[in-house]
Amino acid sequence: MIDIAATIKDVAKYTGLSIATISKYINGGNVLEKNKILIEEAIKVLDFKVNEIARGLKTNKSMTIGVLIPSLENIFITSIISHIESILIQSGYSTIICDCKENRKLEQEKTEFLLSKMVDGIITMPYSNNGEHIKRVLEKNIPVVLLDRPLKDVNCDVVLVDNLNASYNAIEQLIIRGHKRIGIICGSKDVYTSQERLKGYLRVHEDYSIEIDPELIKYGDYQIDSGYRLLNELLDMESRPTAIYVTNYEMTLGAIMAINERGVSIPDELSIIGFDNIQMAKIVKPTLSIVVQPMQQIGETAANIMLKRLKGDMSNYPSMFRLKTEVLIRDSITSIV
Amino acid sequence: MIDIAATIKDVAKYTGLSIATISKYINGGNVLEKNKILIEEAIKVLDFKVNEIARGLKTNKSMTIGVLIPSLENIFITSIISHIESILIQSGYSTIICDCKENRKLEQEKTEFLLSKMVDGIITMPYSNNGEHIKRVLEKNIPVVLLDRPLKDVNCDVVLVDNLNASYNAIEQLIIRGHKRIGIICGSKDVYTSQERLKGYLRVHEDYSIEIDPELIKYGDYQIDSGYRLLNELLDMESRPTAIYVTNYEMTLGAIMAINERGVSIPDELSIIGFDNIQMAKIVKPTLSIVVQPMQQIGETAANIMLKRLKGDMSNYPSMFRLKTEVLIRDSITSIV
DNA sequence: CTTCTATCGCTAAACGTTTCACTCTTTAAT
DNA sequence: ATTAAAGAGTGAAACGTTTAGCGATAGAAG
Repeated sequence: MIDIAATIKDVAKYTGLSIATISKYINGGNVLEKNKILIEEAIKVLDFKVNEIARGLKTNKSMTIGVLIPSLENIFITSIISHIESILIQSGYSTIICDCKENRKLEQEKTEFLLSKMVDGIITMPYSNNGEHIKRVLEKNIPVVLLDRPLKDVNCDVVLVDNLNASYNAIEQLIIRGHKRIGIICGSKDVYTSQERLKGYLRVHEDYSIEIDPELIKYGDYQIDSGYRLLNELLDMESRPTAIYVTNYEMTLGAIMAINERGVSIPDELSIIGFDNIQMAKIVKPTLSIVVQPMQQIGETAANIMLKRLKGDMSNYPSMFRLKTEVLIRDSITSIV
Repeated sequence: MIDIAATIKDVAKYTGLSIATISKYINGGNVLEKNKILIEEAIKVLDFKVNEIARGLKTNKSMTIGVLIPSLENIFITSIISHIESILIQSGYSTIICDCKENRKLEQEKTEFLLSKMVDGIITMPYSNNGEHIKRVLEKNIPVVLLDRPLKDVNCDVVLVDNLNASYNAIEQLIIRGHKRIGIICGSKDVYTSQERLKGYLRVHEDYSIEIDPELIKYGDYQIDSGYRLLNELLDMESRPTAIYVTNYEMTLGAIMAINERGVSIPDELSIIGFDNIQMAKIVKPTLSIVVQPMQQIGETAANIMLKRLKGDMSNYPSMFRLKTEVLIRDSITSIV
């Protein structure tokens, strides 16, 4: 019906009031009751909507948060994003999502892109270990929230899970069932979450005074193939582990693939604990025991701390939220004699 | 180093040229070689970046595309989005992603939200069958590209796959292997892709003059549970099907869960063809035959037609791109005697 | 009847661009 | 030599808001 969007000017004209008064009303200022009614009528009739761009120019806010992640084809990440978006939109913020496709150069470029889009803040799951691109953002006084892992020398809010105790608790479940030779398929040595997950493995062994065979510790790269390959390596050992712990979702997929191919009987021949993704765990037979990360809580926490910073509340800066994981015990592990 | 962002004014001051000249240079106009060098120097020294918001106010463009989808926790969708984003960013567009969480009211609200954010276009995989929210967008002359399914009474570009022939080809593979009683697990009757996939099933039966037992056609809702439940229903029939075709990813998951639980031997007791998600198909033992949709092509096609419309090129409007699927035959189907 | 204090509304400047219309050079064509 | 055309630069208005700062009105207090 209306060709060109109505502006605040049109509302002013319609009501006979000045632009400033309309603006005041829009932004919650006091106007006379009769004018209020008049303005509301005008807004309805003219289908007036605030032009967020013009407002942004004036207020120096874009009401936009950049979300920079290593991959969009990863349910752990997209689930978190979904929850972030739910919270932010309630406060009128939109989220610009940038996927750096696990590429440092792209990560750098997309950071610049987000800056050029004048985002009010950035929530990112860093890919690079080097936080230079983030430092540039912080220098401009744009708040940043880090997801999943901290960054050396970068001082800002972080939301992550207690990876160390996640592993500790998972492995503990195996130990109390009598397992002594437990294999672990880690991610790359230089990835934070991978290091933490290994630490938990080491610590629980120590606490139960179980000797560690370094041969049982395998390093992959968080990709399907390495899960597949390393599970095979572990099973090809002369002295096989009786249980294996796989430390992320993709490698868990690969490990299951290998197990299926070899026809290994779970849990009789081998106990196994995987990571993340509940759907997966349910369809595998027997049902898979897994470490579950609280995606919703991660997303909501990150969004809320960002909103707090955007309001200028810098209390407890920088904060680190270390959320708890859950170990779901199902049929894929058993006690050994 | 620099506190407050440099503006075009600062560049003008630094170079002694006028604002208009700087603007001209930025936008690719001709300036004298010596001025060009001078401006470039100024831009570098002052770390000047165009303020996209101010530019947007003037040009009436936000250089932002809204992407509205039913769920972010769905790899089929996020994979498409990832490819859309890759293309759009190359032309300077950012993508605002809104997830309506399979909720009509939210879909409506988020459409309004995107409009209020002044997006230059919207790419959406509609959830509601009713296209009213989209009509409102088109009325404002904002281009829309529909993903995955058309909308009745909505006249705009659409990118989808040839669901009908996807099913046709999949079922044909079963028929030429001698199957005559083939079960199909469909989505809801009122969902476009579901209808098309069923049509392919019906047509290939007709072409091969195979009678259709209506009992073999089961309607679910594209969720895991219905795949699980309906597969059980099919196997509980007195006269079981010898093959089953499951028409989306989630229901395929559910179906596999049921098969594992019942200990049905694949493909000896039952041949099965699933849908989408290559990863899944590889880890299931035996490897699963699936219909694969070309996610990358879908995303790229959608992004490119959007860019074309944004440039004002309305040739062949509205266009419908019906992309081809692939049937991957693996170990989960066999010939029957 | 002043004076004070709220309350409400208005004028005008500002945000950082783009772009129109114009001037002034320079080069090319006759 | 004259004219035309093209090239380069400029001033100023405009995009749609927000927001100081000021003025007007009116009721309360003295």
